[in-house]
Amino acid sequence: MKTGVVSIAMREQDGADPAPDPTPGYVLEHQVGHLLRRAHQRHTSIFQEGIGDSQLTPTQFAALMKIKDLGQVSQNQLGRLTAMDPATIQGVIQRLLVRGLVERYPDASDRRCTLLRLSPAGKQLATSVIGPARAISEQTLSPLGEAERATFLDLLRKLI
Amino acid sequence: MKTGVVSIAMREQDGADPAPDPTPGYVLEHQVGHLLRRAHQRHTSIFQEGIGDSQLTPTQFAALMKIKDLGQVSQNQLGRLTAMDPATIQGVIQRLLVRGLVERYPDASDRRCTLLRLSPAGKQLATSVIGPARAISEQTLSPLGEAERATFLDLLRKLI
DNA sequence: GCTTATTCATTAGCATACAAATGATTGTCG
DNA sequence: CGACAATCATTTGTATGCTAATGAATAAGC
Repeated sequence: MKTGVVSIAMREQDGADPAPDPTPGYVLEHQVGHLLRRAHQRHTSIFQEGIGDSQLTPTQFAALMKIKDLGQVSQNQLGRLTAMDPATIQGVIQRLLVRGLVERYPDASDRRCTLLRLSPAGKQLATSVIGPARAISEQTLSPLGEAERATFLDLLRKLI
Repeated sequence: MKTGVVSIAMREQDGADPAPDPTPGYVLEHQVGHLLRRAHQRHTSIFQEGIGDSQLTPTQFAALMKIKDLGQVSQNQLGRLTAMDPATIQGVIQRLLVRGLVERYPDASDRRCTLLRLSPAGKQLATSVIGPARAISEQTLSPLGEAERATFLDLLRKLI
Protein backbone atom coordinates (compact mmCIF):
# COMPACT_ATOMS: atom_id res chain seq x y z
CA MET A 1 0.00 0.00 0.00
CA LYS A 2 1.33 3.37 -1.02
CA THR A 3 1.67 6.02 1.65
CA GLY A 4 0.56 9.57 1.16
CA VAL A 5 4.15 10.79 1.20
CA VAL A 6 5.28 8.32 -1.44
CA SER A 7 2.25 9.10 -3.56
CA ILE A 8 2.93 12.82 -3.46
CA ALA A 9 6.56 12.24 -4.34
CA MET A 10 5.57 10.18 -7.37
CA ARG A 11 3.14 12.81 -8.55
CA GLU A 12 5.76 15.49 -8.25
CA GLN A 13 7.92 13.42 -10.54
CA ASP A 14 5.13 13.64 -13.09
CA GLY A 15 5.18 17.40 -12.67
CA ALA A 16 1.52 17.64 -11.68
CA ASP A 17 -0.14 17.34 -8.29
CA PRO A 18 -3.81 16.29 -8.25
CA ALA A 19 -4.19 17.18 -4.58
CA PRO A 20 -7.13 19.52 -3.80
CA ASP A 21 -5.93 23.09 -3.32
CA PRO A 22 -8.87 25.44 -2.70
CA THR A 23 -7.98 29.09 -2.33
CA PRO A 24 -9.04 30.41 1.08
CA GLY A 25 -11.58 33.20 0.71
CA TYR A 26 -12.10 32.81 -3.03
CA VAL A 27 -15.22 30.82 -3.91
CA LEU A 28 -16.03 30.76 -7.62
CA GLU A 29 -19.72 30.28 -6.95
CA HIS A 30 -19.86 33.54 -4.99
CA GLN A 31 -18.24 35.73 -7.66
CA VAL A 32 -20.51 38.23 -9.34
CA GLY A 33 -19.25 37.32 -12.80
CA HIS A 34 -20.04 33.65 -12.39
CA LEU A 35 -23.47 34.46 -10.97
CA LEU A 36 -24.23 36.90 -13.80
CA ARG A 37 -23.23 34.28 -16.36
CA ARG A 38 -25.47 31.66 -14.78
CA ALA A 39 -28.42 34.01 -14.34
CA HIS A 40 -28.11 35.04 -17.97
CA GLN A 41 -27.94 31.37 -18.97
CA ARG A 42 -31.11 30.65 -17.02
CA HIS A 43 -32.93 33.56 -18.64
CA THR A 44 -31.89 32.44 -22.13
CA SER A 45 -33.27 29.00 -21.40
CA ILE A 46 -36.56 30.45 -20.16
CA PHE A 47 -36.71 32.66 -23.26
CA GLN A 48 -36.24 29.83 -25.73
CA GLU A 49 -38.81 27.80 -23.85
CA GLY A 50 -41.42 30.54 -23.74
CA ILE A 51 -41.10 32.85 -26.72
CA GLY A 52 -43.19 30.58 -28.96
CA ASP A 53 -40.91 30.81 -32.01
CA SER A 54 -38.10 28.29 -31.89
CA GLN A 55 -36.00 30.32 -34.34
CA LEU A 56 -36.19 33.64 -32.49
CA THR A 57 -33.26 34.34 -30.14
CA PRO A 58 -33.08 36.98 -27.39
CA THR A 59 -30.87 39.26 -29.49
CA GLN A 60 -33.06 38.87 -32.56
CA PHE A 61 -36.05 39.72 -30.38
CA ALA A 62 -34.27 42.83 -29.06
CA ALA A 63 -33.49 43.99 -32.61
CA LEU A 64 -37.08 43.36 -33.69
CA MET A 65 -38.50 45.33 -30.74
CA LYS A 66 -36.16 48.25 -31.32
CA ILE A 67 -36.93 48.50 -35.02
CA LYS A 68 -40.62 48.37 -34.15
CA ASP A 69 -40.16 51.19 -31.63
CA LEU A 70 -38.30 53.43 -34.08
CA GLY A 71 -39.93 52.53 -37.39
CA GLN A 72 -36.63 52.75 -39.21
CA VAL A 73 -33.01 52.80 -38.10
CA SER A 74 -29.56 52.16 -39.51
CA GLN A 75 -27.78 48.92 -38.65
CA ASN A 76 -24.98 50.39 -36.52
CA GLN A 77 -27.40 52.68 -34.70
CA LEU A 78 -29.58 49.66 -33.93
CA GLY A 79 -26.50 47.90 -32.62
CA ARG A 80 -25.74 50.73 -30.23
CA LEU A 81 -29.33 50.76 -28.98
CA THR A 82 -29.31 47.01 -28.34
CA ALA A 83 -25.69 46.79 -27.09
CA MET A 84 -24.31 44.79 -30.01
CA ASP A 85 -21.12 45.68 -31.86
CA PRO A 86 -21.23 46.11 -35.65
CA ALA A 87 -20.03 42.57 -36.34
CA THR A 88 -22.68 41.04 -34.08
CA ILE A 89 -25.64 43.13 -35.25
CA GLN A 90 -24.66 42.34 -38.83
CA GLY A 91 -25.17 38.63 -38.25
CA VAL A 92 -28.40 39.16 -36.32
CA ILE A 93 -29.90 41.30 -39.08
CA GLN A 94 -28.70 38.90 -41.75
CA ARG A 95 -30.69 36.09 -40.13
CA LEU A 96 -33.78 38.30 -39.76
CA LEU A 97 -33.45 39.23 -43.45
CA VAL A 98 -33.26 35.57 -44.48
CA ARG A 99 -36.47 34.93 -42.55
CA GLY A 100 -38.12 37.90 -44.26
CA LEU A 101 -38.83 39.69 -40.99
CA VAL A 102 -36.77 42.81 -41.82
CA GLU A 103 -36.29 44.83 -45.00
CA ARG A 104 -33.37 47.02 -46.06
CA TYR A 105 -33.33 50.15 -48.20
CA PRO A 106 -30.78 52.88 -48.85
CA ASP A 107 -30.60 56.10 -46.85
CA ALA A 108 -30.92 58.89 -49.42
CA SER A 109 -29.13 61.39 -47.17
CA ASP A 110 -26.12 59.17 -46.34
CA ARG A 111 -25.00 56.56 -48.81
CA ARG A 112 -22.91 54.77 -46.18
CA CYS A 113 -26.06 53.74 -44.30
CA THR A 114 -28.66 51.12 -45.01
CA LEU A 115 -31.95 51.66 -43.23
CA LEU A 116 -33.92 48.81 -41.68
CA ARG A 117 -37.65 48.43 -41.16
CA LEU A 118 -39.96 45.57 -40.28
CA SER A 119 -41.70 43.64 -43.04
CA PRO A 120 -45.40 42.87 -42.55
CA ALA A 121 -44.37 39.44 -41.28
CA GLY A 122 -41.87 41.11 -38.94
CA LYS A 123 -44.53 43.47 -37.62
CA GLN A 124 -46.89 40.56 -37.09
CA LEU A 125 -44.27 38.52 -35.25
CA ALA A 126 -43.07 41.47 -33.16
CA THR A 127 -46.62 42.09 -32.01
CA SER A 128 -47.39 38.46 -31.31
CA VAL A 129 -44.34 37.80 -29.10
CA ILE A 130 -44.84 40.73 -26.72
CA GLY A 131 -47.19 38.72 -24.54
CA PRO A 132 -44.77 35.78 -24.22
CA ALA A 133 -41.93 38.27 -23.63
CA ARG A 134 -43.75 39.73 -20.63
CA ALA A 135 -44.31 36.22 -19.29
CA ILE A 136 -40.60 35.43 -19.75
CA SER A 137 -39.55 38.47 -17.72
CA GLU A 138 -42.03 37.49 -15.04
CA GLN A 139 -40.84 33.88 -14.96
CA THR A 140 -37.20 34.93 -14.81
CA LEU A 141 -37.94 37.05 -11.73
CA SER A 142 -40.32 34.52 -10.21
CA PRO A 143 -37.91 33.44 -7.42
CA LEU A 144 -38.12 36.99 -6.05
CA GLY A 145 -40.95 38.76 -4.26
CA GLU A 146 -42.41 42.02 -5.52
CA ALA A 147 -40.17 44.29 -3.45
CA GLU A 148 -37.13 42.15 -4.21
CA ARG A 149 -37.78 42.42 -7.95
CA ALA A 150 -37.81 46.20 -7.86
CA THR A 151 -34.65 46.27 -5.74
CA PHE A 152 -32.89 43.79 -8.00
CA LEU A 153 -33.73 45.65 -11.20
CA ASP A 154 -32.60 48.93 -9.62
CA LEU A 155 -29.24 47.49 -8.62
CA LEU A 156 -28.81 45.62 -11.89
CA ARG A 157 -29.38 48.83 -13.83
CA LYS A 158 -26.58 50.48 -11.88
CA LEU A 159 -24.17 47.81 -13.14
CA ILE A 160 -24.68 48.56 -16.85
CA MET B 1 -43.80 68.43 -51.16
CA LYS B 2 -45.14 65.10 -49.99
CA THR B 3 -47.66 65.06 -47.21
CA GLY B 4 -47.55 62.64 -44.34
CA VAL B 5 -50.68 60.92 -45.58
CA VAL B 6 -49.33 60.37 -49.07
CA SER B 7 -46.04 59.19 -47.66
CA ILE B 8 -47.75 56.61 -45.49
CA ALA B 9 -49.88 55.44 -48.39
CA MET B 10 -46.78 54.91 -50.52
CA ARG B 11 -45.07 52.96 -47.81
CA GLU B 12 -48.07 50.71 -47.37
CA GLN B 13 -47.88 49.90 -51.04
CA ASP B 14 -44.38 48.62 -50.36
CA GLY B 15 -45.81 46.34 -47.72
CA ALA B 16 -43.78 47.85 -44.88
CA ASP B 17 -44.47 50.82 -42.64
CA PRO B 18 -41.44 52.58 -41.14
CA ALA B 19 -43.61 54.58 -38.72
CA PRO B 20 -42.53 54.34 -35.06
CA ASP B 21 -44.71 51.89 -33.15
CA PRO B 22 -43.53 51.56 -29.53
CA THR B 23 -45.44 49.07 -27.43
CA PRO B 24 -47.06 50.79 -24.44
CA GLY B 25 -45.73 49.38 -21.20
CA TYR B 26 -42.98 47.24 -22.76
CA VAL B 27 -39.56 48.87 -22.62
CA LEU B 28 -36.72 46.64 -23.76
CA GLU B 29 -34.20 48.46 -21.60
CA HIS B 30 -36.20 47.61 -18.46
CA GLN B 31 -36.44 43.87 -19.10
CA VAL B 32 -34.43 41.68 -16.78
CA GLY B 33 -33.05 39.58 -19.63
CA HIS B 34 -31.67 42.57 -21.47
CA LEU B 35 -30.17 43.97 -18.26
CA LEU B 36 -28.60 40.60 -17.38
CA ARG B 37 -27.09 40.37 -20.85
CA ARG B 38 -25.60 43.85 -20.60
CA ALA B 39 -24.31 43.38 -17.05
CA HIS B 40 -22.67 40.12 -18.11
CA GLN B 41 -21.15 41.90 -21.12
CA ARG B 42 -19.73 44.59 -18.89
CA HIS B 43 -18.23 42.04 -16.52
CA THR B 44 -16.61 40.14 -19.39
CA SER B 45 -15.03 43.37 -20.60
CA ILE B 46 -13.71 44.14 -17.11
CA PHE B 47 -12.39 40.59 -16.87
CA GLN B 48 -10.45 40.70 -20.13
CA GLU B 49 -9.06 44.08 -19.16
CA GLY B 50 -7.95 43.03 -15.70
CA ILE B 51 -7.06 39.35 -15.61
CA GLY B 52 -3.53 39.97 -16.86
CA ASP B 53 -3.48 37.09 -19.36
CA SER B 54 -4.96 38.09 -22.70
CA GLN B 55 -5.65 34.46 -23.63
CA LEU B 56 -7.55 33.52 -20.47
CA THR B 57 -11.34 33.79 -20.76
CA PRO B 58 -13.86 33.81 -17.89
CA THR B 59 -14.91 30.23 -18.55
CA GLN B 60 -11.32 29.03 -18.84
CA PHE B 61 -10.63 30.78 -15.54
CA ALA B 62 -13.62 29.06 -13.93
CA ALA B 63 -12.42 25.65 -15.14
CA LEU B 64 -8.91 26.36 -13.88
CA MET B 65 -10.16 27.41 -10.43
CA LYS B 66 -12.41 24.39 -10.11
CA ILE B 67 -9.68 21.91 -11.06
CA LYS B 68 -7.41 23.64 -8.57
CA ASP B 69 -10.05 23.29 -5.86
CA LEU B 70 -10.62 19.59 -6.51
CA GLY B 71 -7.18 18.43 -7.58
CA GLN B 72 -8.63 16.10 -10.19
CA VAL B 73 -12.01 15.81 -11.85
CA SER B 74 -13.58 14.32 -14.96
CA GLN B 75 -14.50 16.59 -17.84
CA ASN B 76 -18.28 16.25 -17.61
CA GLN B 77 -18.21 16.60 -13.84
CA LEU B 78 -16.19 19.80 -14.24
CA GLY B 79 -18.76 21.03 -16.73
CA ARG B 80 -21.57 20.48 -14.24
CA LEU B 81 -19.64 22.32 -11.52
CA THR B 82 -18.97 25.31 -13.78
CA ALA B 83 -22.34 25.28 -15.57
CA MET B 84 -21.06 24.29 -19.01
CA ASP B 85 -22.61 21.55 -21.13
CA PRO B 86 -20.39 18.71 -22.40
CA ALA B 87 -19.83 20.33 -25.80
CA THR B 88 -18.77 23.64 -24.26
CA ILE B 89 -16.46 22.23 -21.57
CA GLN B 90 -14.84 20.06 -24.22
CA GLY B 91 -13.74 23.14 -26.17
CA VAL B 92 -12.62 24.97 -23.04
CA ILE B 93 -10.47 22.06 -21.88
CA GLN B 94 -9.10 21.57 -25.38
CA ARG B 95 -7.77 25.13 -25.37
CA LEU B 96 -6.30 24.74 -21.88
CA LEU B 97 -4.62 21.51 -23.03
CA VAL B 98 -3.09 23.26 -26.05
CA ARG B 99 -1.67 25.90 -23.73
CA GLY B 100 -0.25 23.19 -21.47
CA LEU B 101 -2.20 24.39 -18.43
CA VAL B 102 -4.11 21.13 -17.93
CA GLU B 103 -3.16 17.46 -18.20
CA ARG B 104 -5.33 14.42 -18.92
CA TYR B 105 -4.98 10.85 -17.76
CA PRO B 106 -7.30 7.84 -17.74
CA ASP B 107 -9.55 6.93 -14.83
CA ALA B 108 -8.57 3.40 -13.86
CA SER B 109 -11.96 2.72 -12.33
CA ASP B 110 -14.07 3.94 -15.29
CA ARG B 111 -12.68 3.74 -18.78
CA ARG B 112 -15.31 6.16 -20.08
CA CYS B 113 -13.78 8.99 -18.05
CA THR B 114 -10.67 11.05 -18.56
CA LEU B 115 -9.42 12.80 -15.45
CA LEU B 116 -8.07 16.34 -15.52
CA ARG B 117 -5.45 18.02 -13.32
CA LEU B 118 -3.44 21.20 -13.48
CA SER B 119 0.06 21.13 -14.93
CA PRO B 120 2.74 23.03 -13.02
CA ALA B 121 2.20 25.94 -15.42
CA GLY B 122 -1.55 25.68 -14.79
CA LYS B 123 -1.02 25.74 -11.04
CA GLN B 124 1.26 28.72 -11.37
CA LEU B 125 -1.23 30.63 -13.52
CA ALA B 126 -4.20 29.69 -11.34
CA THR B 127 -2.39 31.06 -8.31
CA SER B 128 -1.20 34.22 -10.01
CA VAL B 129 -4.63 35.29 -11.33
CA ILE B 130 -6.50 35.07 -8.03
CA GLY B 131 -5.48 38.57 -7.05
CA PRO B 132 -6.64 40.09 -10.35
CA ALA B 133 -9.83 38.01 -10.11
CA ARG B 134 -10.65 39.55 -6.74
CA ALA B 135 -10.05 43.02 -8.21
CA ILE B 136 -12.32 42.18 -11.17
CA SER B 137 -15.19 41.22 -8.85
CA GLU B 138 -14.64 44.40 -6.89
CA GLN B 139 -14.56 46.57 -10.01
CA THR B 140 -17.68 44.92 -11.41
CA LEU B 141 -19.56 45.78 -8.22
CA SER B 142 -17.97 49.23 -7.85
CA PRO B 143 -21.13 51.14 -8.85
CA LEU B 144 -22.80 49.74 -5.71
CA GLY B 145 -22.24 50.56 -2.05
CA GLU B 146 -21.31 47.89 0.48
CA ALA B 147 -24.87 47.14 1.58
CA GLU B 148 -26.09 47.20 -2.01
CA ARG B 149 -23.45 44.67 -3.04
CA ALA B 150 -24.57 42.19 -0.42
CA THR B 151 -28.21 42.68 -1.35
CA PHE B 152 -27.49 42.33 -5.05
CA LEU B 153 -25.48 39.13 -4.65
CA ASP B 154 -28.19 37.66 -2.43
CA LEU B 155 -30.91 38.38 -4.98
CA LEU B 156 -28.75 37.29 -7.91
CA ARG B 157 -28.07 33.95 -6.22
CA LYS B 158 -31.81 33.37 -5.94
CA LEU B 159 -32.11 33.63 -9.71
CA ILE B 160 -29.74 30.74 -10.50
C1' DG C 1 -10.75 72.77 -51.04
C1' DC C 2 -7.98 69.18 -49.39
C1' DT C 3 -6.03 66.32 -46.18
C1' DT C 4 -7.35 63.84 -42.18
C1' DA C 5 -10.37 61.67 -39.17
C1' DT C 6 -14.68 59.44 -38.42
C1' DT C 7 -18.46 56.52 -39.44
C1' DC C 8 -20.90 52.61 -41.89
C1' DA C 9 -21.08 47.98 -43.08
C1' DT C 10 -18.66 43.75 -44.03
C1' DT C 11 -15.38 40.03 -43.40
C1' DA C 12 -12.21 36.72 -41.02
C1' DG C 13 -10.86 34.52 -36.91
C1' DC C 14 -11.52 32.98 -32.27
C1' DA C 15 -14.30 31.71 -28.02
C1' DT C 16 -18.48 30.62 -25.65
C1' DA C 17 -23.15 28.17 -25.66
C1' DC C 18 -26.59 24.96 -26.97
C1' DA C 19 -29.06 20.96 -29.46
C1' DA C 20 -28.58 16.64 -31.51
C1' DA C 21 -26.26 12.60 -32.87
C1' DT C 22 -22.56 9.14 -32.19
C1' DG C 23 -19.65 5.35 -30.14
C1' DA C 24 -17.71 3.42 -26.10
C1' DT C 25 -18.43 2.09 -21.55
C1' DT C 26 -20.95 1.22 -17.34
C1' DG C 27 -25.16 0.39 -14.54
C1' DT C 28 -29.71 -1.70 -13.89
C1' DC C 29 -33.14 -4.84 -13.88
C1' DG C 30 -35.69 -8.76 -14.99
C1' DC D 1 -26.50 -13.11 -17.77
C1' DG D 2 -28.29 -10.32 -21.04
C1' DA D 3 -31.17 -6.56 -22.88
C1' DC D 4 -31.89 -1.89 -21.90
C1' DA D 5 -30.86 2.47 -19.92
C1' DA D 6 -27.60 5.90 -18.50
C1' DT D 7 -23.14 8.25 -18.66
C1' DC D 8 -18.69 9.97 -20.86
C1' DA D 9 -16.59 12.35 -24.40
C1' DT D 10 -16.71 13.89 -29.11
C1' DT D 11 -18.48 15.93 -33.33
C1' DT D 12 -21.51 18.80 -36.25
C1' DG D 13 -24.22 22.76 -36.89
C1' DT D 14 -26.05 27.18 -35.51
C1' DA D 15 -26.03 31.65 -32.86
C1' DT D 16 -24.02 35.13 -30.13
C1' DG D 17 -19.88 38.25 -29.02
C1' DC D 18 -15.44 40.19 -29.52
C1' DT D 19 -11.04 42.08 -32.09
C1' DA D 20 -8.97 43.56 -36.12
C1' DA D 21 -8.86 44.76 -40.81
C1' DT D 22 -11.08 46.49 -44.97
C1' DG D 23 -13.32 49.75 -48.42
C1' DA D 24 -16.76 53.27 -49.15
C1' DA D 25 -18.64 57.52 -47.78
C1' DT D 26 -18.99 61.53 -44.86
C1' DA D 27 -17.34 65.09 -41.50
C1' DA D 28 -13.73 68.17 -39.54
C1' DG D 29 -9.87 70.96 -39.54
C1' DC D 30 -6.74 73.94 -41.46
